[in-house]
Amino acid sequence: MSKQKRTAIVPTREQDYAEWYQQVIRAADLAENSDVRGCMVIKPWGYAIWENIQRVLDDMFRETGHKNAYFPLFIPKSYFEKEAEHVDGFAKECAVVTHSRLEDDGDGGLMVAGALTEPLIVRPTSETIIGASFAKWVNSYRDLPLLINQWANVVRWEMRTRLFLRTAEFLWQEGHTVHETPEDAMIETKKMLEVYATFAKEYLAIPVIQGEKTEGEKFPGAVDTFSIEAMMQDKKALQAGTSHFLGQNFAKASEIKFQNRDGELEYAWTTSWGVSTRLIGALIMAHSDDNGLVVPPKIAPAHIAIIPIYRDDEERTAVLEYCAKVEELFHRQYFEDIRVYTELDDRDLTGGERNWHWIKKGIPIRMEIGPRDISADSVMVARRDFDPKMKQSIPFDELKDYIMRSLRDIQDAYYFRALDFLTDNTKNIDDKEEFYAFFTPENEKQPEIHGGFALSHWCGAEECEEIIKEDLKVTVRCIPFDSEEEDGSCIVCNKPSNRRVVFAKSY
RNA sequence: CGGGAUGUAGCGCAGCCCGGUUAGCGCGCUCGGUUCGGGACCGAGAAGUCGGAGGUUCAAAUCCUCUCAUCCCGACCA
Repeated sequence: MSKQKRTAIVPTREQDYAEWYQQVIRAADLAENSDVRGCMVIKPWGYAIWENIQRVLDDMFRETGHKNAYFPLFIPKSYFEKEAEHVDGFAKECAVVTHSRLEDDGDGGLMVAGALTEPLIVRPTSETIIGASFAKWVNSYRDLPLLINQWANVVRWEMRTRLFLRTAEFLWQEGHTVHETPEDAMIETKKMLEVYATFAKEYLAIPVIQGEKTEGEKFPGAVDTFSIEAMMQDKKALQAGTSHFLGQNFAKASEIKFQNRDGELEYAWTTSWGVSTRLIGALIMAHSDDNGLVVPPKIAPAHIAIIPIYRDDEERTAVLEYCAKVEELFHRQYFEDIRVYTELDDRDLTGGERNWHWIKKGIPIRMEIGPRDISADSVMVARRDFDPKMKQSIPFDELKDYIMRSLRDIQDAYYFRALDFLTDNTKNIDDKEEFYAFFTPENEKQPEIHGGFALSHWCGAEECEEIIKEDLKVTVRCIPFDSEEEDGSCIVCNKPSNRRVVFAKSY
C-alpha cells in the first residue's frame, strides 16, 4: 500500500462502517467501554463536546423561557404505573432498586439486605416523577405555562449497546412543560423541535428533517411525537431529538389540574422533549472521515493545535516564545458566540506524529511553528477540512483574521457537505420494485453502504409499515412537516395517499 | 433476550485443530542518545494470574463444562 493511501482509521467507512465508528471514537479518545455492562466512560475530549452542546442548548432554552430544575433519580414504582402506555414502553428496560443496605455475608463478601417496601425505578425518563411535582406547583391558569428543563442522566437497560448511540446510562436534557390549552402545548412542542433543528444545523452542522412520528414509533404515552432525523454517512437515519405533545395523558396520571379562566377544574396539557449524548454519535457519523473525527468548530473542544518544531534548546526557546505570542493572539477571542481555544502540543514526538494526533481528534486548525516561520514572521496553517498534507504559510499580521474566517468556513463546509450528502441520497420513489431495490444491498452477506431516504407515499396503515419493516428493515422515520400535499398511492398497497413520508433504515 | 463470532501485555494479532522447556510478534510504553517542517532511528528495558470458575491429564493458552464481557445479525429502543 502506498503511503499516500494510508488512512489513520482502519478499517475505512467503506470497508466496515460499524467498526470504523468504534475506531474513530478510540482514535479521537472520546470514550471507552467501562467495566459496567452497557455503560461508557466519556473521556475529556468527548465530554468537552457534550459540555459545549449543553452550554449552547441551555442558552437556547433560557431564551425560550425555560428554567432548569432537578428531580430525583429514583421513581417509586407506583408513580410509574399510572400511565399504562408509558409502562408498556419502558417496563422491559428498567433498572430497579429493591434494597437499601449491604451486609457482611460472613464469607468476606457482601449481601444485599434491607428490602424496600416499595421498589424504586431508576428513571428511564422523568415524566411521572416530575408530574408529581407539577401537580403541586400548578393550581391556577395563572401558574401556566410552566416551563422546566432538567439536565440529568437516565438509565435504560438496553440489550444491545453502542458507544454514544445507545448506552445503558446516558446523559441528556429533558424539558417538561405544562400549558393551559392543547394549542399552547402543541406550539411549545413544535417550538422546541425547531430549537433542536436550529441547533443541529447551526452548531452541529447537521441538516435534519423535522416531522411527525407514526403511531408505532411515537413515545410511549404521547399523543404526538415529533423528531428531527439526520442522515449518517452509511445513509441510515438517526433520530437526533424528539419533542412530544402529551395531551392530558400525563396530567391525568399525575393529577396535574388547574382552575381555568371560567373557574372550572381542568387537566393541564403537557409536553416533553429531549436530546442526549446520542448527538455525539450523530456528530461522529455525520462528519468524520477515514482519518478520524471531524468536529465542527462551533462545537469542538478546542480549535487550534499549535505544534512547535525545533532542533535544539536554543531553537526551542525561540519557537515556544513565538508560540506563546500566537496563543496570546487568540486568548479570550470569540468567533461568533464561541470562545476560541488553543492546544499547545510540545510533546517530544515528530511533527508528523503530532499532526496526525490532532487530525484524528478532529481539531479544525493545526499550526506548525518552527524557525523558518519565525524568521518569516508567519505560521504554517493546516485545516481539517482540507487534505492532511495541505498547509499554507500565513503572515502573523493576517493570522487572526485568517483563522477566524477559516473557522467560519470550516463550519459551513461541513454543513454543506452533509447537506449535499442528504440531498444526493434522498429520492422520491413511487415504484415498489424500485423501492425494494433501493433498500437491498448487492452483497447480502457483507452489505455495502446502500439505500438512503426514500420519499414515498404511504396510506397510513400500520400493516403497510409492518410489511416494509419485515421485508427490508426499513421504517417510516417521520412524516415531514415540509412535504406538500400531493396525490399518490401507497408504496405497499396502492391505496390513495396524499403525502410522502421518509422511509429509511435507522439506528 | 435468540442466532453467530471473538476474548492471549495499553492496541492489533500469532500460537489452540494435533496438550509437552522460560507464551511470541508488530505497534505503543519507560530510560539513554540521535532526531523533530508529514505517522523518525539506534541501544537498553518494563509489562501477561492466556476473560473468569470448575473439570480431564503426569502436564492445559491448547481438550471438556459452566460463566462473564465485547462485536455482528435479529427483536427492542433516544
